[in-house]
Amino acid sequence: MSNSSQDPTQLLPLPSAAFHILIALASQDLHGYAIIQEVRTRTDGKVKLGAGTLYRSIQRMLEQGLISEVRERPLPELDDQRRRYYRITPFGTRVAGAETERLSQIVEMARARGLATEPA
Amino acid sequence: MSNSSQDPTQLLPLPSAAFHILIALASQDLHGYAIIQEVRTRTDGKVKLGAGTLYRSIQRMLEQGLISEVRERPLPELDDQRRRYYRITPFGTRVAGAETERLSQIVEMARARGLATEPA
DNA sequence: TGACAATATATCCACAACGGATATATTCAT
DNA sequence: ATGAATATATCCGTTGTGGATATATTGTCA
Repeated sequence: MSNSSQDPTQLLPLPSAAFHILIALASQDLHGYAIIQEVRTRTDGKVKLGAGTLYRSIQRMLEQGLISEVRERPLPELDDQRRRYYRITPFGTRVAGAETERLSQIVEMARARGLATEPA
Repeated sequence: MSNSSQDPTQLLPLPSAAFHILIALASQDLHGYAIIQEVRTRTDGKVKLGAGTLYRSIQRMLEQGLISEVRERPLPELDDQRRRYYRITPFGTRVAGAETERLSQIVEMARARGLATEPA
C-alpha cells in the first residue's frame, strides 16, 4: 500500500490494462493467469492481455494501493501453490469508479457530436 | 488517403489523442492549434493535448485516411497563412463510431460490476 | 516604429504502456 | 514418464505521450 487516501483522479487516465484488471477483480479475488482468461472471455476475445502487461500492471497497482495480495487460499484440493491471489482495495474501487465516469463523459461527447454506430 | 474502405475495427483501440481529435472535427473543420484549444475547453481543461502529440497524431491520421487536409480558407480577413485546416472523412466517422461503441461497452461492464461513482 | 505576447507548425527527447517472445517451474492427463 | 497446460516473471522492440525546443508569423499597443 502507499497512497490509498489520495484523490482518485490523480491516477487518471488509468492504463487500459489496469482498468480491465480492476473490473475483473470487482466481483471476485483472482490470480494473475485467471485474470487474463477472465478479461478475454468477458470481452468476447476482443481484449487479450499479454503476460508482460499483466504482471507489470500488477506490480504497479500493488505499489499504488489499487489491489492487494491476499493470503487466503481456496480448498487445498482446488489450490495451486504457484498462484498468487489479488483483491481490489477500497481505494481501487474509487479509482475505477472515477475512470468509469471519465470514459463515460468522453463517450457522451462523441454521441453528442453524432459519432455513434447506428444499428444496422 | 489509403485504406478508407477497410474494416473500422482494424484501427481499434484508437489512441486517445486521435479520438479527441475526431470528436473535435466532427462538427467543424479546424486547424491544429484550434484543435488543442477545442479539446481543452470541451473537456473543461481536463485534457490538454501536447503539441508533439497533436502534430504526430495528425500525420498518422492523414496516412490512415481518418482525416484530410482541406484547401478551403475562411474569409481573408479572418485567415492566417500558417494554418492548415483538417476535416474528418467518412471513414474517420465510422472509426470514431466504432471506438465510441467499444468504450461504451467497457463502461457498461464496469457499471455492471458496481464500479461507478455514486453521487455524493 | 519597435517590442513583445500570442499564435502556429514542426521536430526532438525521455518515459510509460504495450504485445510478444523467452525462461523457468509446477500441475495435470494420459 | 512424457508432454500439454498452467503460472509467474523478465526482456525486447514498438507505439503513444508530454514537455521542451526551434522557427516564423500575427496581433497589440506604447
